[in-house]
Amino acid sequence: MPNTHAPQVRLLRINEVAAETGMTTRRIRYYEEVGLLEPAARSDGDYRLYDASDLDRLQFIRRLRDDAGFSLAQIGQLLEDEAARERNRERLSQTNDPVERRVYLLDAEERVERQIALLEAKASGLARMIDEAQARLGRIRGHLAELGS
Amino acid sequence: MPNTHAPQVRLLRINEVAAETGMTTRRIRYYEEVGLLEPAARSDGDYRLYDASDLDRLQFIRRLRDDAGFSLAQIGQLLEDEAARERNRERLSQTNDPVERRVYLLDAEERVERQIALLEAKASGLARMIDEAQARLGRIRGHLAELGS
DNA sequence: TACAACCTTTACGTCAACGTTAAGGTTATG
DNA sequence: CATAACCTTAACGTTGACGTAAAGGTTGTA
Repeated sequence: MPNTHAPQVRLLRINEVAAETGMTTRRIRYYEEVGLLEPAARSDGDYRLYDASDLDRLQFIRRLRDDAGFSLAQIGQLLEDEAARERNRERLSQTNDPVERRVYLLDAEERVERQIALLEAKASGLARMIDEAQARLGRIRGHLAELGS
Repeated sequence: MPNTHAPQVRLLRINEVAAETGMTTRRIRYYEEVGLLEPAARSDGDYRLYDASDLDRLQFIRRLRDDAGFSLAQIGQLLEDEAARERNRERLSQTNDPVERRVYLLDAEERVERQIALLEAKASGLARMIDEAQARLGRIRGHLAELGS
């Protein structure tokens, strides 16, 4: 019989999370303030405690912001309540009612499909800009060639 | 002998530019304030007057912001003094000193190459995110398949 | 030339996304 | 159990990217 009380995974305090992610503590708390990330737990003295999935989520948020250029509000839409759902989904994968599992999986599928659609829209806009820049580069090189080697 | 005094192209006032680009006049003036765009000319009464290349530049700025998610400061770096250089380059293409033309073309080439490099960095970040999302989608569909049809 | 419709600069307001104290409670170690 | 190092909430400050008036000059048409 496994231990059901003690936490078997190491939980990180906010400063450690900041060190790992390169974010500031203020920023991490702010993301919580606007509903992007709830810490996995709190200590007795109310310290925030984060698990590995929280770290993943933070990195994901960072890349949605930096690579894709989404606002925090948009990121909130993209992530929705994914964390809560994931926890639910874990619980439901313990229970083996296939009907319930199916409901949650279909929901997850839809959400990820929407994410991909949004990302691909961004990507195609970028691709068009790259094409145009390359066309300009081609014209410039054409003019250079006209001048002889 | 061509007319060298009168402007042969139609210049637009700021409100017309706003209508064409879907931006506000305030925003266009703000872009000037931060050095992103100087109007082609001013009227006697100091009205801003824009030409077609100004319109292009504004659309380009918009897409750097919306599609690529660059800040106005980054866009300033990307564009640098491209407008001034373009005007110089036009003058220099009237003069047919190949040495001077070569200098300006090489400079333009370098600038566009830098633009492309930056855009491609963004694009590859996005592509990686899309790949990851698709991997997640695959896993979800795998679980669904396990549940039977 | 009178007037509406447009323009100018100047300046203050706003919202997102944090940074920066301030005042005090918590944890781990000697 | 004392103390440094960490944490908490609360609140105000800042920067970028504009929005929104205010006070007055310019353009074009009747």
